[in-house]
Order: sequence, then structure tokens, then C-alpha cells
Amino acid sequence: MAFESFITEIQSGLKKVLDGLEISGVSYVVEPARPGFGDASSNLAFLLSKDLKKSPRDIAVMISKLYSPEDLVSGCEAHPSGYLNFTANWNRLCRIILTESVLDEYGSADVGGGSEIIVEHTSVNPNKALHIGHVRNIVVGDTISRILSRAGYKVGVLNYVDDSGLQVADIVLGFRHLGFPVEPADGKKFDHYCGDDVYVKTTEMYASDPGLENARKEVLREMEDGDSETAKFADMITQRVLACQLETCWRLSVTYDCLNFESQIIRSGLWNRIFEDLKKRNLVEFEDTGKNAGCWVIRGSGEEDKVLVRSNGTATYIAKDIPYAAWKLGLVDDPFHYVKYEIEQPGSRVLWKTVLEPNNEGGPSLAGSRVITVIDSRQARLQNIITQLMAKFKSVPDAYVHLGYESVTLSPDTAKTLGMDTGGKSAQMSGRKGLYVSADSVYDTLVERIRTETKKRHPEMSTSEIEKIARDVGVGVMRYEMIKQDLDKIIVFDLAKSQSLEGDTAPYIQYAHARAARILEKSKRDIPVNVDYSLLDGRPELALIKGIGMLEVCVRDAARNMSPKVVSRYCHDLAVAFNTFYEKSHVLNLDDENLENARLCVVNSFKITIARGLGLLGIAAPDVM
RNA sequence: GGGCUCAUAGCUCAGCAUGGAUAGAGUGUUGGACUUCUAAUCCAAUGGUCAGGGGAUCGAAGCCCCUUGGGCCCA
Repeated sequence: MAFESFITEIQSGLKKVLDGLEISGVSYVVEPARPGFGDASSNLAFLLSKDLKKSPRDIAVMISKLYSPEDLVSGCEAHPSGYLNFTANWNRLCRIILTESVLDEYGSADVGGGSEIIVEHTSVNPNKALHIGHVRNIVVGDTISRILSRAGYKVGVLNYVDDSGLQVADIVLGFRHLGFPVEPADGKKFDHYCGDDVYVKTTEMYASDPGLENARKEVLREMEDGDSETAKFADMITQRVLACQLETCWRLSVTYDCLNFESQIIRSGLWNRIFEDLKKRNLVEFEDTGKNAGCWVIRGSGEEDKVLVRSNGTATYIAKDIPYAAWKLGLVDDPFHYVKYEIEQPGSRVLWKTVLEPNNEGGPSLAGSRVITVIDSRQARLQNIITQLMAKFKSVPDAYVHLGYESVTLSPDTAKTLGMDTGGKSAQMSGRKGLYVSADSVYDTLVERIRTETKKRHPEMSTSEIEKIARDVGVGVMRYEMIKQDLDKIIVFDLAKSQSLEGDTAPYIQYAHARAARILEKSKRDIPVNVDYSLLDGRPELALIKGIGMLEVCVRDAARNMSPKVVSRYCHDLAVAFNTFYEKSHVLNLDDENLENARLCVVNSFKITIARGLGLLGIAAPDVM
């Protein structure tokens, strides 16, 4: 409970006061105070002002007189503005926070109540390498799944591979009809080769050779027949690209439970079953007249009707997403079987993939009562239709959630380095035009730079140690930049700025952790357990301890609002609190063993808590950097 | 043309859900702090018509309406 114990006590104390006054039904809040206004504040007096026909100030004074401090609350004061400010009995609160914060379960919050939830993210066409825009999707998805598991959900993570779409057809066409060799001549990573060379150059040719459009349609048609040579070739190519993409994801500490493939969803016949179901429930209608004559449509509420099946019998792209959404929610009998993915992903998580042929391997447990789909907000309209449709199938509130985010664009400078003059405006990335910055290149450049920085600081350090630090920090920088702003803000990616390691960045937070680690290391003694908490009376200490105590509040907030940014801000604020403490309160060589022990205890709790917070962001906490 | 969305310091962003205290960070610029637990750090100065207008409220950056400007989606 940590800091929440304090808040809870205030709430029950205020309830007693309100009961005494025979007042009920006021939805006031008690929240951590701004610095300089006690330790927690309540807006209660403002809300009572109208009913009691008194000024907030008078009411606050009255309540503060009636309020009787007990265990963790040492005082209740009325501020002239009308706020009620509470001060903590820090001696006791410190004990609670510092002893709880070192427990394994600290930072868990029971929002999910053990219920199962599916998170789908990544879902990049397997015809190219991941670019920086995909990284936002991956990091948002991975971070939210980490937060949800800490918040009491059983989380299953899916990656949907669209291995039968137009983009794959494009590179298959390039390989089979335009003579691109399957093996890149220069030893390039295969996903980069497919994206940079085959895809870009093939799509360029459509303009000069209109006949290619038909060839592409033919390829697409052949791919749908699973037994065709083209389909087998496409499968080989997409599997190779996928393996490369996963390598990139894994480097960024992102892992999955299961891979789904569009080709299998089509061949499983899932769509026909869902379509029949939709007809039975009257959720789709056959249009006899009008511009959609001969089509099956979903009636739009206030919007235009959406065509699911065209008059020629082919399904639209909206229709393709419906069976997958229904499968994720467990609304249909599972047509799939599972095998372990041929390459082991780092860590302990087992990665499965679906197959259509039966086997005895078992499989992951993926029954989700709720589903979160992480896709950028350009797809909001489509996702809205699916959300509405799924709501009619499943009675759980918010069963299907589209977690949208704004796209990543390129800064004018960065676009220019890629050979495009945007006239001072930022530019949308485009795989087709080759206008993108790959995730691998950003990562490699960062790691190289951090390697140099680390060497400068630790000339004696072994290459492998430096490498480890460089990677941990590099991953941190990329992930933090993708998560620290709200999902509805466009990220304008700038190559030069992305290399920054100072200020509000992951290294700032990681560095605070390393500082704490170094103090503990140098103290050369066991972490004291029973310390004199009354010695922790300085402002920097208490602010730090308060921050440590707020982790649960943060996890709960982040999970409820599906907002990964909340955790990044928490980590940053906690690191700031530590750095202030570090400047003002020395820990070692104080000639006062009791004080030293008390402060060591705080440093230890901070180190554990910040590592835990960074862990929620998928960022490692190095002991040295 | 319709829909979604954004607008807060020179720049990048918090704060808005649940209205209330001097609107906060980072970055930039200027100056300062390493014989001390690592300066990937810290301190100070600088910088605001919270896009504009109206409304409800004792009180609005926040809520409602309108306008403007940008982005995206659909046609």
C-alpha cells in the first residue's frame, strides 16, 4: 500500500468528519500534494462550498478543526485558498514505504483481478525492415503489456503477420518476374534488402510499366492457393523477413506469445463462419438497390454504410480484420494448432505460431476476455467499426479496444539527408518511396555512440562490459523516446536529436540507478533492515521516499488509462528526486553509523524501485555506466 | 464535402479524465559547480495573451459552443 496507506487514512478520517456533519455523496479527491503544500491535499472544501453556503476557506478551517489525526497523519491544515493540506507522520510512513518497497510484489496493483487480456501489436507487413514508425507501435504495445501484467492481468501478446497482402505480392513479383536475386549481393540483412531494394524498385516500375499491375494481381491470386509454387515461394520469403524483423524486436527487449498469419486465417475458413454468423444475427444486410447494390454491408450508425463483400463476391479489407478480431476474443472455435517458433526468443517467454495441421505440441493459453489492438490512429475509422461490431458479439464492456497512437514523421533535416526537400515541413514516412529511417540503423548508431561515451568514462573496462552497457542504454534511449509523450502527439523524428543522451532521456534515469548502485557497492556492508526512520527528516530524503512510495499509484493510473507515458514520467520524476538527494544528502563516511544506515536503506529502496519502474518500460538498469 | 484529431515558453512536451494554490519539465541561450558517493549530474538567470472569441461558474489552460490554423482518414 505504501503511500496509498496515507491517502486511505485521510479518506477515512474525512469520512468520519463528514458523517459527523451528516454529509454524504461528495466525490472529493485526496491526492499527493504539490511541493510546499504538505504531503497530501484535498479539494473537499471547494465542493461543499455551494451546499453549505460558506466560503471554501471557512469550510476548510472548520473541517481541519474537526479532523483528528491518527496513525500516519500528523496534521490537517486549512490553506487560505480553501485546500485542506495534510502532513504525514513520516517516521511511520517511512517504515511502511521502505519495508514494502523491497518486496517482490511491490508495485503490483490489482486492476485486472487475474482476468485474461490479449494485446496485439507490431503487425508489420513482412516485406521490409522495421522503421522508426513501427518502433513506436512495438514499444507502446510491449510497454502496455508489461504494465497490464503488473496490474493484475494475465496478458497474451500477439503479432499478426499479413503474409498474403499486396505488399508481399510486390516483392514476390520483384523476385519472380523482375529478376531480383533471392540472395542480396552485398550481404545485407534480408529484411533491409527486401524493403530498400526489391520493394522500392519494384513499385517504381509500376509507373513505367502498366502491365505490371496485372502481373501483381496474378501473383496475389496465386498466393491465395496455398499449394501453388507462388504461395510456397511467398511463404519462404515472408518467413525469412519475419525472422529478421523479430531479431530487431528482440534487440529492443520486445517478445511475444504467438504469431498469427493472415494466409492461415483465410485458409481456415474463419471468414465464412463469421460471415454466416453475422447474417444470422442480422448484423450485415444485403443491399438490393442504390450504389451498393449487390453488396453485403454493415449499417453505419450516423456514418456511411460499410461494404463487407463486394457485388463480385470478394471481401473488402474491413472484412479481413473481422475474423481475426473475433478469434482474438474467443468468439469462434479455434481452427488453429500451434507449434513452437523455430528460433528461440531471448528470455523465458515461449514463442508459438499457428499452423493448420494438427499436432501434439500443445499451445499457449490465449483466451482473452478483452483484446487490445495497438494500431496507429490512421486506422481509427476501421477499428471503430470493428469495435462496434465486437460489442454486439460480446457483452463484456470494452471487450475490444483500439489503442491508437499518432504516427512518427521525419523532421525536415532528416528528410533532407534522405534526399527529400520538404520545404521546412515534416514528412510522412513511406516504405514505397524508400523514405524512412530503419530501426536497426538508429539502434546501431546509438550503440556506437554510447560505446564511445562509455569507453571515455571507463578506459579499463572490458569490451564485453562496455558492449552490454551500450546496448542497455541504446535500447533505453529508443524506447523512452517512443513512450515519453502522449499517444495523441505526433513524434517528429530527427536523426541528430535522437542521439541525445542528456536531459529527459533514458540515460538520465539509468544514471541515477548507477549512482545508487555505486553507493551501495562502496558501502561494503549489508543493507540494514531495522534503521532509525526518524533520522530521515530532510526534505530531499522525504521527497525521495514519497516518490518510492508512489509506484503503485503510478501503475494503477497507467493501467486504468492505458497510458504508458505515465510510467515514464514517474521514472523521470523519481530520478530527479534521487539526484536532488544525491547532491544534498551524502550517504557514506558520515561518522554517524545510524544516519548512514538510514540513508543506505533509502538508496537501496530507490535502486530497487527505479529498476522496477524501468522494467515496466522494458529498459534495463545498469549498475555501472 | 464528411469524419477524427491536435494547438501551453524560441523549440519539444507535462498539466486537462476529477475546474480551485505562485501554469511545470527538458532543450536552447547566459553564467556558475568536478582534491568529495561517477559532471550521461547539479544550481542560477532567461523565457507564457495556455491559438482567438463567446458561454455557464464565486473561480477555467481544463467544461460547453463558435472561429482560425495544422495533421490524418474517407469520398
